[in-house]
Order: sequence, then structure tokens, then C-alpha cells
Amino acid sequence: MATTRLDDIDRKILAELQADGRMTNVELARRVGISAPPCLRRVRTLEEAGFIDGYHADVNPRELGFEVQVFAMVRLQSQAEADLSAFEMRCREWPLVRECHMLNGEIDFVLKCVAPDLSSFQTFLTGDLTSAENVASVKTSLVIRCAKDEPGVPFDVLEARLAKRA
Amino acid sequence: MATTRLDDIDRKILAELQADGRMTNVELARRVGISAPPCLRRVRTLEEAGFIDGYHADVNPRELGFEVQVFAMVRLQSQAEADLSAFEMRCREWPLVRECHMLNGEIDFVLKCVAPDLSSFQTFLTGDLTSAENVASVKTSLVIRCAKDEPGVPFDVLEARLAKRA
DNA sequence: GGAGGTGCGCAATAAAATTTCGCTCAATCG
DNA sequence: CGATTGAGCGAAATTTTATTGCGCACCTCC
Repeated sequence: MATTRLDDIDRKILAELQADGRMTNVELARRVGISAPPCLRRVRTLEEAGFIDGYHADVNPRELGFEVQVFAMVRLQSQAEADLSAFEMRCREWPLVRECHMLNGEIDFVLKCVAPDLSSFQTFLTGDLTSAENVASVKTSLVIRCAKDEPGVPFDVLEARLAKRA
Repeated sequence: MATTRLDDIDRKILAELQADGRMTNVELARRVGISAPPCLRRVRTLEEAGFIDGYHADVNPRELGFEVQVFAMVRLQSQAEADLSAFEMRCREWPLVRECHMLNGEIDFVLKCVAPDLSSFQTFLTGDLTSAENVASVKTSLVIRCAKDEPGVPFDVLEARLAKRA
């Protein structure tokens, strides 16, 4: 496997586990059409090879009192690598920042943040983010609602591409 | 539980499953300090009550040939509810769009997209997104790198708040 | 101070995960 | 060609987990 690409069964495994990460190995094996032992071996291999980075429960922030979700568009004064890295490090330390992506173009970073309420977020925004070293500007937008949230891979697109190549 | 809030054990369960969604119930029970049967009952209850929306394997898009990730900032011509909904519906149908959030402010939606390569993305951008009905403008930014990606709830913040209130 | 409700844990059972091992297929090598 | 070797499968056996069925303890509210 180290040398080869994934086969159909591997891709099915990934698709199934992406859709339901708690599926039992027995059920998974049944769905992809092999028996349990080789199925488990494949899953382990996929994990070790980095195709699967981990498994997580989707915990609903709103239900736990994090009513506010915000996207923050950040521009820095310096885009030198050391300064970019320094900013990323701060983002990792701020618990309200859940995602931090470096972008090309005029915006340097987009952050996805959560907060219990608007006032908590404002405190973070003015006290931490905007006032952090090297931050030139921050534009924020509240999330009004989420129409789709399915991180990961569109396996239907992947299969279509492979079919074409074949 | 239907009436009450979560207790310490419930929050620990959520934190553990957010961190590792495939943990066995036996291990989970050990970590939160109760025996396996009541632990499993609590997990089921949390699932049914909507605190846990699901479980997913993190499948690495790059490893599967989706080299390009893009944030797209979309503005519509009409923000009437029917038009907003119509746009959201299209996003749900586009497999390259993995997330779609409605925002306040001048940008109406932010989309997180993936694609096998730049050319595929451009095809989608010009052929589907930009040319979709009611779309006024789309600004895109390539993701250069991701410094943090931990969707969900910052349980440390949650615990700190609860401690204060107590 | 008992009835009803909530939630725990022990014990038993069912199911799943994991290990072991022999088989098959196919590519490779004499 | 036929033997050899490696990869990968699956049946069977074993170890762990998940799940069910109770009974007990602890509250709360009459």
C-alpha cells in the first residue's frame, strides 16, 4: 500500500467513515463487501498513511451556549514568514478561534470563531485579535445561519474523475 | 435530562468524543469516572438531545487529490428570504462546496470549496457559481495553508464560565 | 417516612474487535 | 512452463466491548 494508490474498497471505506465515523468495523466490512479482519487492516493502514487524520463527534456549539459564530478577515502589516507564523501561533492559543486559514489576495487570514455571546466576542476582538502585534485590520461578519457544513472530500466527484481516467 | 442542563460528566463526555470520536465506550467511561452502562446511556441521550450531531472521520482532501481549497465570498442581488434559500439550495447541490454560511454585513455568504486543481475550480466558479441566478459578485481566495482546524466547542472556555457562575 | 423518579453499578449476554493461520491468486523467477 | 513468493482474503478462535436486565441508593415531594 505504501507504494500503491487506493483501490475501490479503500475509497469506499473512507467515504463510509467520513459519513459515519462511529460505524462498527463489522458494518463497515459488510458495506464495502469484504470480511471484518481485512477491513480493519485497511482502516488501520489508511489511518497510518494519513488518509484519515482522526475522528470527531460533531458537538453543537449552540446547544452548549456558544450562540455566536463569526468569520474574521484579518490583514497583517507584514507578510514575512516569521510574522505569519507568529500570528498563526497566537490563533492556536486563542480558544475562541476554531479555524485559521492563510489565504492569498488582499486578506491574509480568515478565522472562524465562536463565542458565548456578542459581548464575549467583542472583548476578544478588541482585547486580543485587533490589538495583537502586526494585525493591520480585522473585518468581522456574524454567521446568521449555516446552510451546509460537510468538511472533507466529495467522493462522488472523486469517483467520477477516476471513471473518466479509466 | 430532558428538563435539566448537562452536568460535569456529560460535558466531559462531549469533550472526549469531540477529541476522539472513535473512543470505545469502556475507555470513555473510564475517563469520565463512571461505569460503562450509564456512560453509554448518557451518550445515547446526548445524541438524541442534539448535543452530538454525528461522528465523522477527518478525511484529508489533499491526500485524495483535492489540492485546491478556496474561500468564496458571495454577494447576491436580492436578499429576500426566497432568494437566500434558493442560493443555499444550490450550494447544497454543488459537491465542491463543502460549507455555506450566511453572514451579515456586505458579504452575504462565505463558501468553503475544494477542487482537484485550479482548472477544475475555475470551471466551477465561472460555469456554476458566478453564473448562478441572483449572484451579484464572488470574491475568491485560495487557502495557502491551514494553521488550525478544530471545529466544535472550546470546552476549556465553557468550564471557565461555569466555574465563574458557581 | 413512604411513593416515585433518577441514576449508578454489577452481572449476564450479545456483538464486535482482534489475532491466528491456512488458502488463493497472480506476478516473478529459474 | 512450473515453482516461488508476496499480498490479501476469510474462517475460526479469543479477547474486548456493547448492551440488557436488575436491584440499590439517593432525592424530592407529598
